[in-house]
Amino acid sequence: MHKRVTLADVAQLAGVHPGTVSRALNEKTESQVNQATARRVRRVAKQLGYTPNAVARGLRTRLSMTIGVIIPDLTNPIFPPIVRGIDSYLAPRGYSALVVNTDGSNTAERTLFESLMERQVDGFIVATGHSQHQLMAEAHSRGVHAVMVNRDANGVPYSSVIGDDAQGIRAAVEHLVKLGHTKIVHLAGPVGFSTSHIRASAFVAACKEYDVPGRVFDTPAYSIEAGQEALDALLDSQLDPATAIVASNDLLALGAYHSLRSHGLRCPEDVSVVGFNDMPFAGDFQPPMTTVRAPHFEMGVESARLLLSEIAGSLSGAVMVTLPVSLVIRGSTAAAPH
Amino acid sequence: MHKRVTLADVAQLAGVHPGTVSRALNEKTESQVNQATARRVRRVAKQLGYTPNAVARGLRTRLSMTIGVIIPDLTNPIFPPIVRGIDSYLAPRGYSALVVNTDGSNTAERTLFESLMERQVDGFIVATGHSQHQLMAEAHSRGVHAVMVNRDANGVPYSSVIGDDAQGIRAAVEHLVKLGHTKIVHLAGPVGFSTSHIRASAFVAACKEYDVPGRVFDTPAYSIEAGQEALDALLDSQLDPATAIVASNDLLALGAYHSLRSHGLRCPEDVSVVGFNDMPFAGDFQPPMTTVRAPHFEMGVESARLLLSEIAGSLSGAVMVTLPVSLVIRGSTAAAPH
DNA sequence: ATGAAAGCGCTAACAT
DNA sequence: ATGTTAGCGCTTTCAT
Repeated sequence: MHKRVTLADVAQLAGVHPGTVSRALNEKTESQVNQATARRVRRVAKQLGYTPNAVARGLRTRLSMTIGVIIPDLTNPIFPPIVRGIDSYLAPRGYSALVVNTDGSNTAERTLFESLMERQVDGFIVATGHSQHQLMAEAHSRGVHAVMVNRDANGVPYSSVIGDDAQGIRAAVEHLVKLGHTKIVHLAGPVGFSTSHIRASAFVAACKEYDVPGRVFDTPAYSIEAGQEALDALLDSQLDPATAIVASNDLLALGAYHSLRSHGLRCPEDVSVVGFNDMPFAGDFQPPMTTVRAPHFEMGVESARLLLSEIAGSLSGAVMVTLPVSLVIRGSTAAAPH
Repeated sequence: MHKRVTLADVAQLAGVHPGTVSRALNEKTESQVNQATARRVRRVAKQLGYTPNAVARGLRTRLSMTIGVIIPDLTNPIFPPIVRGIDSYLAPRGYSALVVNTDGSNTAERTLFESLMERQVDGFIVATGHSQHQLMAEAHSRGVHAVMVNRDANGVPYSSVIGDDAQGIRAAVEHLVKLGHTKIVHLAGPVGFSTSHIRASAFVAACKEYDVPGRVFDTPAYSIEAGQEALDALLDSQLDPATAIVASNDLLALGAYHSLRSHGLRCPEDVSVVGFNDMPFAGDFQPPMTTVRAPHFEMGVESARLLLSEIAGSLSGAVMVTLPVSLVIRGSTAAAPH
C-alpha cells in the first residue's frame, strides 16, 4: 500500500545489522542481545512504524502459523461456536484460522484442501461429517497434521474430538421413560453421517435398556423440512402413534414441531419432542425445546489444543476425546398422555 | 511436512529452468511457453505431486491473496451469511478470507488489525458497528484498502455496503399503521451503533409521516435480555400501553416476546411485534416473527466485489451501496385491538 | 553481543 | 521460447 518499512530500514536507522534487529524483536532471541541495543531497536521500530512481515518470516521458518478449518457450512448454527472455540485457543498462541465451507461437496473439499496446502497451513481441523476418508487417508500419508471435530476419524489415524452423543441420547430416552412414555420414535439423521449412526445406535440401545420398543425413521437431511416430512409420513400412516420423539438434531425436532402442529397435535401435551445440539435460540421456540447440549465451543477449543500438541510433536498417537453432553430440559417434554 | 516438492525439483526432472516451470504453471504466462514444454512440465509437476507455495509467491509478488474480515462475533446470526457472501465472491477469484472476532472490544480490534497487517492481507472488510473511526482513519492514511459492511464509513473515505434500513423501518411502520395501530413504540439498539441511530431516526420520521405518535426507548445491547428488560420497564410503568412494537433487531423483538408473555399479553392479539434482520429461524418462533429482511449474503458479496475493485484500482472513489430490504410479514403482527 | 552470508521458494525484468 | 539474475523480507547458522 505505501512504502513498507522493513527490518533493514530499522537496522539502518538503529545502526545495527538486520540480524540484530531480528533477534531484538523476537521474544525467544531477545536475550541474546544487549539490553540497551534491544531498547534502541524497539524504539526505532516503533518510531518508523515497523510492521513485521509474517509472510517473509513464514517462508524462512517454514511455519505459516495458520490452521485450515474445514466445515460444511458456517450458517449451520453448530459451527460458529466451534470456530470461535478454535480461534479462542489459537489466537493467543499466534495462530490464525483459515475457515472454508464445503457445502457438503467432496470435490469442493478436495479443492479447498489443496488450496489450504498451498497456503502452507500448519495443520487442519476437519468437521465435515461424511467426508471421503480417502482424502484424510492421503493427507495422513503425506504427513499432514490434522484433527477431526464432531466426527470420528473413521479408520484414519487422526485424533478426534466428539461429544458423548450416545450418553446424550440415552439421557433423552431415560427422561422420556421416566415421564411414562413407552412409544418412542427416533428421527435419525441422513445415512453416511457418523453422527446419525452413533445417535441411532444409541437410541436402539437405550430403548432396549429401558425395555421400550423404539422405532427408527431415517431422514434424508439434517433440516427442518426433512424432519417435518418424515413425521408427516409417520403421522399419516396407520402406525400406532408415538407419544414421544427423539430427533437426531434440533432442526429435525423443529420440523417435528411443524408437523405436529399441522396435524392438530400439541407439544408437549400430546407428543413430547427432544432435540439434539441445543443450537442458539432452541430455548426460544414454542415450546422451548428440550434438547441435548453438545459443548461445541469446548469441542473447538479441544480440537485446537490437540492439533497444536500434535504439531509440537508432544502427542503420543491419535487420541479420541469425548466431551460430556447434558440434557437440557425445557418445555417440549411432559408426562405421557394415557 | 514431508520433503516438499519445489519448483526447482520439477524444473530439474523436466529438464528446464525454474523460470520456465513458473511460466508454464501460471495461467497468465502459460502462453509464453512452448505448448509441448508446458505439457511436459505439467505432467512432471503432477507426477511429483508438486504443490505451489503460496507463501513464497506472495513474498515475491507482494500479494497475499488474502482479505481480512473483521466482525464483532461470528455467533451473532447475521454474520455467517455475510461471511459466506464474502467468501462466495472471493474464493472463485483465488482469494481467501481471514475472519477475526473483536467481541466489541476496540483494543482487540486494533490488535487483530495489526495482526492481519502483518499477514499482509490485501485489504479489509470491516463489519464492527461502533468502531473507533480513528483506526480506520489511520488505515486510510496508511493507504490500506478497506470496505465497510453493515455500517457506514463515518467520515472516513472508505466505501460501504448497507441495507436500506430506513426503508425497512418505514415499511414496518406503514404495515402497522394499516393494521390500525396508533400507539407504536421503537425498541432502539444501543447508542453508538450506526444501525441503532439510522433505524431510530427512520422510525421517528415514519411516525411523523403517518401521523402517529411514536416513542423511542433505548436498550443497552442488541440482545434478548435487553429487549425483555426494556419492555418490562415500559409495561410496568404507568405509560399509556403501546399496541405495537418495532424492534431494532430480532433479538430485541424476541426479548419483547418474552416480556409480553410474562405480562400475560398475547402476541399478536394484544400487541404486534416487528423485528429486524430476519435472522435464521425467525419464522420458527412462536408466533413466527414479522421482520425486515436484510440481504446479508448479498451485502457480503457486494462488499467483496467493491474491495477487489478498489484493490484493482478500478474504483473512482468511495461509494456507498445501499441494498434493498423487504418486510417479511408473518404471525407477530395483526390488527390493533380496540 | 553482533556481523556476515546464505537461503526459504518463488516471479519478473532482462538477456539471448 | 527459454535461460539468467536478482531479489521479495526475514531467520539462522557460523564467525568474530
